Amino acid sequence: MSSEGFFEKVWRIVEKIPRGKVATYGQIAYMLGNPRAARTVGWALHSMPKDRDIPWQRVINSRGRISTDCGEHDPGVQRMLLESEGVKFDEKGFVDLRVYQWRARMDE
DNA sequence: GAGCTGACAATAG
DNA sequence: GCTATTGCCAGCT
Repeated sequence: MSSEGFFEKVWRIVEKIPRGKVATYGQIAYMLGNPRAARTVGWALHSMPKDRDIPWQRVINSRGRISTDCGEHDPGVQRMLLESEGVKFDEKGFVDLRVYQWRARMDE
């Protein structure tokens, strides 16, 4: 609960994302109860420990597109990982959120 | 305690 | 669709 930082909450949700599905930062932020904390969600993934197996590649920005402002990360790698999981990308690098956006509840 | 940073979102041009 | 600007939140220095 309160003992956990914001990061662990994000990681826990990201870990719940099933294979072949994707979620947006805003969606995860909304699950955390802070629909405006999309920035913090992205930051949480950046500070993610390596001893944890977090499918960060399944977390993309709005419209189902990869922006990766960081630059240190590779959008090409993220796309490859998602395609490897069965997620199709558009020529412009967009994903069909209508089909691939992960819809889940906290109850799962 | 104040300021800065960051893998975003939304709006405007 | 792209670029620029603003707002938001949590952690770090």
